[in-house]
Amino acid sequence: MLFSADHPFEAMYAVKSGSFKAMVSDAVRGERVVGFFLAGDLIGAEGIANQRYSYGVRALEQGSVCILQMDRLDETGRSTEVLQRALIEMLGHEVALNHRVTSSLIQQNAEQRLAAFIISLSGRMAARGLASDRLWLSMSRSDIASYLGLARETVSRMLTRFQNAGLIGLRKQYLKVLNRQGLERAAFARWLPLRQ
Amino acid sequence: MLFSADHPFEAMYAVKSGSFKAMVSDAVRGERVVGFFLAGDLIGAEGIANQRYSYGVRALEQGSVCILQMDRLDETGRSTEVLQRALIEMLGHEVALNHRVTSSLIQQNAEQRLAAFIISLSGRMAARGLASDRLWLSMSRSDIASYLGLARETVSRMLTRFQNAGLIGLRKQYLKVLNRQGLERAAFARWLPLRQ
DNA sequence: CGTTTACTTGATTACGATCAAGTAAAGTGG
DNA sequence: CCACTTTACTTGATCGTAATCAAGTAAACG
Repeated sequence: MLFSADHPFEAMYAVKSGSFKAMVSDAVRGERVVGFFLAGDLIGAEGIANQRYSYGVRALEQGSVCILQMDRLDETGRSTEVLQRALIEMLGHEVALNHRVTSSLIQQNAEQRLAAFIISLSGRMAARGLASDRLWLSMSRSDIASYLGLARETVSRMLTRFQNAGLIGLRKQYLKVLNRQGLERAAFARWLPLRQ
Repeated sequence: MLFSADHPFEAMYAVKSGSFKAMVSDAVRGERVVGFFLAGDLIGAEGIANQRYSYGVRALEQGSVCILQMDRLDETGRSTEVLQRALIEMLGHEVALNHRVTSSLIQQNAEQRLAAFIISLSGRMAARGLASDRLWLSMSRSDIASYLGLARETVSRMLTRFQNAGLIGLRKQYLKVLNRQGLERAAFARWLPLRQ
């Protein structure tokens, strides 16, 4: 656990290796996964606003992070001006991205959500210059389900459906993208018309 | 229309009166509402990141805004340092809020979503020192449906259900909160157990 | 007064949650 | 090493919620 929700904001974390999940929790609905972090991601930046982390973060596997202690940032020799600018950009991107992701997730069916999830993971790998068609799903099916707002059984079913359709190959945590275009069609269009 | 999605970022807008809706659109799913702005809200801040607006904004009624022309902000006499800090806080709040909203919306059923929506609207009025139990729904049922990821018929049905349950009174656009606690229960708990 | 637009209400159906059972791998202890 | 448990996942059956299709109402508009 890097930190838990509502704890005082002390540092941001840059992921060097491994992966992490972000969770919020409330009494009624329990814990829900709200995001995943991969190597290269910055964790906890939005905590700067109210000086508290808005979610908890847990490692999904062995990993390492670079701790950016906030009260020591001036020792880096860079002006806070530059840092602030960078932070504003980052947060702005995050907000813009969130709007699209949210409005998509909420309107999509299970198949589309999962397809989009795989594509997004793949894209994030590609953005890091890593192989984008061989993914290691470090998160559990339950984590994915929670993130996408589905039942874990539905995630299983959709994954096997994608396999049977030849879109992906899957052995436990190891996922191979076999037909990217097919996945994209599954994510953005309705595969089968709902009614004739 | 204040501005449309993807247009170059020129200014932020502070809402003085009236209300506005934010929309994204793509070829596949068409236009979707991603948020509403009320008096006091700041519109377009996240555009600063990639110098483009991430959504389009349209007025829902007669309204007025204060245009914050970005290239003229230094003329205000305040240091950009102060402005940047404020912006970081705002964006941080936005991100933190979004995470909660998203993960809630995605896990909630229609009843819970709509109840939460009404409560949230009411809370935003209260935060501005306005009457929080008499709301003017300046957005159409379709807008609400789009925002909540529901069909407009479902929004209608849930609203009448809330009326019949005595939680709200409703005449066209005018909504009165009659039983706040009941609404909150509807939003956060499951009203009726799904199965015995 | 007819047309358009926004909304409501009803009937049917599809999707995905839930319940349930089963498989497989990893860990535990004798 | 073999039972035994635990955990994670898969697969199947059933059912509830909300989407879709359809028709109707009511206000606004020209």
